[in-house]
Amino acid sequence: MAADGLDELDYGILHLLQQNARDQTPVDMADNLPVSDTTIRNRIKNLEEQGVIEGYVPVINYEKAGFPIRLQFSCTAPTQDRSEIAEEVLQLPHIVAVDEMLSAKENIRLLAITNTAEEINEIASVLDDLPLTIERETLLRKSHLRPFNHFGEEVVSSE
Amino acid sequence: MAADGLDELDYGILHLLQQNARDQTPVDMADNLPVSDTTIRNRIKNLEEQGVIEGYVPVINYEKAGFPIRLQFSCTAPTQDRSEIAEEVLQLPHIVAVDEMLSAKENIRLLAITNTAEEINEIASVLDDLPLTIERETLLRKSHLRPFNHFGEEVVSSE
DNA sequence: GTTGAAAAGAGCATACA
DNA sequence: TGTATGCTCTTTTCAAC
Repeated sequence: MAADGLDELDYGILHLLQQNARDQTPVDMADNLPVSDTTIRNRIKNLEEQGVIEGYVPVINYEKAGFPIRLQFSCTAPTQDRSEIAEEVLQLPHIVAVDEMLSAKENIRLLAITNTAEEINEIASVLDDLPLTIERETLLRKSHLRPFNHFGEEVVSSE
Repeated sequence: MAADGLDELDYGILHLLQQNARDQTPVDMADNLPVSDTTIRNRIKNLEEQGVIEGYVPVINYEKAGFPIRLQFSCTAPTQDRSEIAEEVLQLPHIVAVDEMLSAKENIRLLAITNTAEEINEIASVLDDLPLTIERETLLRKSHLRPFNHFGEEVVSSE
């Protein structure tokens, strides 16, 4: 219940979940961690309740899912409205991720996915209706993820 | 087995997995989709084998996990070595994500997480050892995710 | 491609040490 | 935190539509 301070075991659990968060049960994880499955269950529950783990999502290959075009927009919004606008943007079609940045310019970065080049213009035009300025557009080629892999490796046994 | 063409059911499944990829069984999903749990199991297996679903990961709140500083670097690498360098960067400590962009400049964007301001310099210095130029650094304030939520909503019943 | 059923197996919650 | 029990559920397989 302590609000803070994850220990090595917590990091080890996150490390394992990172590799497969769906098909790996506490019993499975207990094979690679020096504690029992009950403890792992308790720890995961705590991590979820503390908000360290916000949820579990599939890693989707948008290309193979039928959306080969991934476009990143760098936008500038008035600083005081940034969060509000970010939330609005997230509700738009084709938008799958929005980052708020702590900078004066280009403080909102968003990722849009489409399957036709025509839709790019539609997206841009919808964005223009919001109080933000599109500074740049860049095509995303490939995305790599390795969240937290460097943490908790010491506790995990067999790899 | 068909290499291409997801249908509404596939999108519906992705949609549900997006909401909770860990604690939702095919039996649970069958409550919200017009097919049996067996079919859902088959579809998920196919999506995994086709590579549409690349894996399952926890959504981690880095701030609450003890890494309040999230720094995004925009870097430029020689175009022909971009992919190779991106892979190398991903192996570095503190780096949790790397994007390859289809642009001449700032074609590699990476996200680093730390808990102390001092480590920022270390990270930058390690990056400088690689054949890339750091163009910009920006602090990340907040990250929003909504992957695929707009697709497959029609098939999902109770929401 | 989808469904339903039966059997086997496994995880989960609980309580207690 | 660990161990043990019983309950519940999913998964698997297979045959049929």
